[in-house]
Amino acid sequence: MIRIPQDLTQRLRQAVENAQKAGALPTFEIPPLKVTGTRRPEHGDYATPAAMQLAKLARARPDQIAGILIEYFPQTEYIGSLERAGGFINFRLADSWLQQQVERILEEGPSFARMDDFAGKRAQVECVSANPTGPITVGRVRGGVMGDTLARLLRAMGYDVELEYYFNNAGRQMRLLAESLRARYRERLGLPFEFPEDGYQGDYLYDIADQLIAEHGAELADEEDLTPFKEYAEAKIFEMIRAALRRINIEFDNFFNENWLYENGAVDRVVEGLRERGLVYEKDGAVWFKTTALGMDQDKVLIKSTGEPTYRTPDIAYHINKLERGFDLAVNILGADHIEEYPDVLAGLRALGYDDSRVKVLIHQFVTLKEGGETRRMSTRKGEFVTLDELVDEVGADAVRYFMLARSPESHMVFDLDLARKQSNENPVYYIQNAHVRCVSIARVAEERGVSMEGGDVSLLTDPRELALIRKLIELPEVIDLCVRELAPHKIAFWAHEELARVFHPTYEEIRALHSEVPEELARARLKLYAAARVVLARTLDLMGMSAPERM
RNA sequence: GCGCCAGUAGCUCAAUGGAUAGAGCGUUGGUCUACGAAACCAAAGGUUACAGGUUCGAAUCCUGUCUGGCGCACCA
Repeated sequence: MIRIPQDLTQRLRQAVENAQKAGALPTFEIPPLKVTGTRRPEHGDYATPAAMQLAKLARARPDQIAGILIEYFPQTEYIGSLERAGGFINFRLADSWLQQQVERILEEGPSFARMDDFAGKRAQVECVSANPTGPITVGRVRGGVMGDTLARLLRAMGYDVELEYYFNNAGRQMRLLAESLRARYRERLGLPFEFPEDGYQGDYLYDIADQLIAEHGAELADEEDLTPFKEYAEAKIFEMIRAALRRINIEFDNFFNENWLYENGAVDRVVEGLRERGLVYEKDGAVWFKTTALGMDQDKVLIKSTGEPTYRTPDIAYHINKLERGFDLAVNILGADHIEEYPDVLAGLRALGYDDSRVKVLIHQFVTLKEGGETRRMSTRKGEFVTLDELVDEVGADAVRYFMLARSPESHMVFDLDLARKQSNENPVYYIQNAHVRCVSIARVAEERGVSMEGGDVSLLTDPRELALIRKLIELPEVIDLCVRELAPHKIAFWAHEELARVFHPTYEEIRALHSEVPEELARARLKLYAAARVVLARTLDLMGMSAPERM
């Protein structure tokens, strides 16, 4: 499937070269040129300000250059017209080509907008990566939705993608969790208990304690070893997390335990590797990474004076592991609170001779919950959170996915719970899904009335509204490309709502297919159009991990 | 104090340095005896936080100021 802006950009460049060869333009190095969609129909479908960009280099007036570029532009079937508008060049798609795309979408079906740019390449997306100390917070959910959607978009571009969850089940936090569970266990058994200071206060530990009692009775009541509590809590909490994520269609391919990096010596090798390169020194009993030698503000600690590594040492080892597993692209989705850590990781990778350009980091800002006009702080420790399960119960899985996705990562997102509750009837989610429902519905009614789209002649689709809908349908490959190129999965959510569904509904409302005044020939052609729209809507919803309902 | 991110319509948010800054929600007023009205049409609503600067052109880039979020550990 052709991506028009990319193709036009190439042709534009060709036009400049052609004009230069012919002597119509002076010779100069051609800067990157830009072709964009337009905001107004009178500006055509695509436009370029290239002539203005080139005015200085070519030492000529923009409108003259525009004329020259048009003259030397390599024509192609999809371009209906190209015209000069001051310094702009406006492109308009050919009606006949657009009509033909309806057939094409129907032929491609569910594999429409499946591209092979990165066929044979492997990508990994790491997200969520919360330690198993409690239900995941809404911030992690945001990262998970972004990651899973990005994974789907990468697959559409041909990547073989793995979704990975990185976790740490050792250390102080897990010990605290185990102590908290032991306290709840004893509490439920009616025994004296000591709840640890800074322990995990959430109700979920009561549930887990109850399950523990159901399985083991009181046999662990005097257990000194924390291990059984830790293992039990970890297993149950992971179960909770996975089940909750599954409800919003997020299924991880791999869970990676940080501990393995210690067991196989990868963490030690990071320190040794850096030491061999003279980037390590000891001070105050700690081992330091001389990041100032790599252009950073201050040196960082690799191993604390207690002998335990800091988080950044295994993090470097983990990223090396990703690269050694052969991923061509490894995207890490992180909350803003981790913003300081990845420069260290990348510096470590570079210092050890790895190609850090394969590692990309996508940072998202926090999610604030608002309820009753008040913002709520999330804290796993204090047990103050709205769980993903609760969120799904309140607004539905599709709405959770959509809302978490439909904001640019750097925006500080406010999730208004009151609004979300109310919103079940006036939600953008339904606007998109209803478009799909309408396509299914018309096909059903057509069948009931014995009208088939077979043999429909798409060249009858000449109404501007019909053509406008086709224009939107064929944008999907461009949108996917854009999302992947910019690592901006939220853009497909905007497009689905504000472009695709927004153009669909008025068209559907006004362009009737099964009406007594519509000749059957035209009806068949329109049924094809709506069948194609269904294909694109279903594909778009699938890319966002949302359902494509057949009835509302 | 330092760093990162943000500040756009009443609210939640868009907008690749390009043409007249757009949606949704909310508000107001209209549309179904035709494929599901969870829809459609229309109206009102803006000094893009503020002040300078760069540019043919700035919400976008630069400088400064203000406000908010997050960091600034031998926590992860």
